Amino acid sequence: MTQAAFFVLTALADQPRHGYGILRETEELSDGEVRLRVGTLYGVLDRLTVDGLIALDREEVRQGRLRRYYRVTDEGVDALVAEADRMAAAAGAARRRIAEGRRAPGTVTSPARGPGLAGGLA
Amino acid sequence: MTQAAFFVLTALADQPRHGYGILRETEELSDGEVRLRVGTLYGVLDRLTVDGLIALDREEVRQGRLRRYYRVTDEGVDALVAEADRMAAAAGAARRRIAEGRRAPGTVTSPARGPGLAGGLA
DNA sequence: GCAGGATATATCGGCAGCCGATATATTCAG
DNA sequence: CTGAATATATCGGCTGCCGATATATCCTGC
Repeated sequence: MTQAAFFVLTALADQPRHGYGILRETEELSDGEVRLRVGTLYGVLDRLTVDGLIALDREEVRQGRLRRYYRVTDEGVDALVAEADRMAAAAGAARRRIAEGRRAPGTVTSPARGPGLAGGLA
Repeated sequence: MTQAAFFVLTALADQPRHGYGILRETEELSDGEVRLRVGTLYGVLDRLTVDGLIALDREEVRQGRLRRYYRVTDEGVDALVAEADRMAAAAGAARRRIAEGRRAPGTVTSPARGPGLAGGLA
């Protein structure tokens, strides 16, 4: 799963939203760090729909503008959970390896015991 | 950062390795889930080198075969830490939102806006 | 001796997918 | 009336992953 698809699924995880709302919600929930582009969104929406991970929920007309709401399917929730698990596992593995590398920088590994700071695992 | 670049950095985080070793190490540390492709590796290695996140460590000839070892730079470690943080935060955000969606499935969400998820990405 | 697999490097073309630019249309603020 | 926000959608370009391919050595099995 691509990062863009992951964030779209995350934005839809709690409730149905329309395209533009997904854009704003993604930026908000990531505290401004992640900004989905308009040019990216509709391609992702199409692909996720074809894959059955999201579905068209309803269409509304608010103040003369069309809003097309999407929702995650059960399959989409499963896929998002699995992806979140993979990401958390990968992040944890990276952190552990960094800790291992810092234990003996530029030297052959030694049994030198650290100051009990090891953990740090998410 | 792409996923492939992330895994290459992770594989190099504890000690210098050569290309083929990175391939095997990535598969091993991910418990067989992630398998970097040969065709992907050298492009990633070139890009990471240009970006200054890894550097050529040394070259060895073992049993008639050349081994080109790479190591992460300080900048590469920083980038990997930052990426691991982003991934862990994104995974956490996804899990929280899934929990919120399941709290009231198929129902209109409560107006409770606010610090609930303000934590967002770390 | 030789075929096949593991080790080890590298390149290339095809294809998927992200992004910036662009288009269209309405509402509201200045 | 101009610009920004809201809201949809498309398209060309570029980046980057992947499968296939090439080259070369060593070891195992037959």
